[in-house]
Amino acid sequence: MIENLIQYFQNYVQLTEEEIDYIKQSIPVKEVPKNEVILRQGDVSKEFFFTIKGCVRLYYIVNGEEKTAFFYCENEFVSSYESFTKQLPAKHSFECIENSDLAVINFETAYKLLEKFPKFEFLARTMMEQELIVCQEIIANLITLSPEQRYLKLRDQQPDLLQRIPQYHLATFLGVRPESLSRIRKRLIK
Amino acid sequence: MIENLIQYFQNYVQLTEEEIDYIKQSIPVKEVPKNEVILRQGDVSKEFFFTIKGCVRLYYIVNGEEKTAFFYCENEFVSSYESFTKQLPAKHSFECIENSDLAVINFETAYKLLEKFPKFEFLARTMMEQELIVCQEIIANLITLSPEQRYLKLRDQQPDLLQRIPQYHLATFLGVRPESLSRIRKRLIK
DNA sequence: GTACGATCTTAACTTAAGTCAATCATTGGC
DNA sequence: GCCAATGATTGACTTAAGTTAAGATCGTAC
Repeated sequence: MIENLIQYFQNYVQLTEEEIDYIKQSIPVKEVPKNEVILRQGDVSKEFFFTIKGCVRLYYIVNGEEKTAFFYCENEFVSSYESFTKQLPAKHSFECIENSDLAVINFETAYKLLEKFPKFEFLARTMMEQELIVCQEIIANLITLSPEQRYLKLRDQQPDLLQRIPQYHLATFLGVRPESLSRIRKRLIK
Repeated sequence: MIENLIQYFQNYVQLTEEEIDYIKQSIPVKEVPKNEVILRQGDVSKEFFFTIKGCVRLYYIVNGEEKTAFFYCENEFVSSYESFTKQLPAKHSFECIENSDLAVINFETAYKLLEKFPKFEFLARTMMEQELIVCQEIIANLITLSPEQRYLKLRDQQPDLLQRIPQYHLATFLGVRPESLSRIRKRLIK
């Protein structure tokens, strides 16, 4: 299980036996059931995650409504960077929307890794670069596309998500309510 | 002028004389006139910038229309991370919307700094953390607020931008056309 | 001061999403 | 198999932004 994470790291740098051992003993893998919230908006993030199996949803709660910003599937880091790095209350929540296996990297482990093995400074930067690119992609999508165009793009580029994720979550991800997504789909059938 | 950048770095780490000298001789400051495009969508980013004076606009061109994602004012890094780090065509453009003084960090300089002074690895990560937080803030704004609410928030939190930036740019930043921003403002007067 | 261009506002009309409520479909538990 | 709960669709109506086009306002060069 944790091998996925090690493999992921090895895509960027060669790890020594010592480093691999350290990862294996300091980063546990947790089974998280569907619908469990792993970070609640307003709480301080004490850990971040790497998805080995399953799917995590990032969402904001606004006036009692949930608005989805992103879905993280296999082999992605799930982290509330601001909350984690500055130990401030998180502005969003994370919820597993499938039964998931997550590697859990807590605050102490993260900083010990950075301290003990300077190589992780590079990995941390690379992770963050990836995340930044994802964020910029989300922004570009929100700014340049209509909800209908966002749906078409998602259908093109990640058709698996359309199968995997209930429509009411997809709707808020596309920036509309479920009724509107239903209408968009109807419009497109013609 | 370049002192602004050095000062900015010193907020995070102590720099040696050698490092400061190196920065001074390898990072030039360029005067850029209003309306000049410093990175064109589709080109590969060869450099990134630090704003010493002025204002840079990040925008996408969609069907001939410009959609603004962000304004960078004094003491902020302006970078197309994906294009710069992966040397891919940029998905957006940068334009100075005021006469600006920009520190210019080119590809070679950036990597030489990282190589020569490991400390910059930490600075690069910190810069990226900042940028990531900015991105997440933009996403949160786009997802959780209506155009009218975004206008109110901007008026509250950065009233200077409302003075500094022409309304037709503010409009696309808020996600509406200029006519709609005009109507929003009218609605709010009552 | 005038004239021009750029910016901002206004109006009439269109389009699409939000809202509310009812109904239909699917699924899991028993 | 049946029921309840959850999720998806549909309809009628409201609301706000887009579109197009016409004017008002402002600033600047001459």
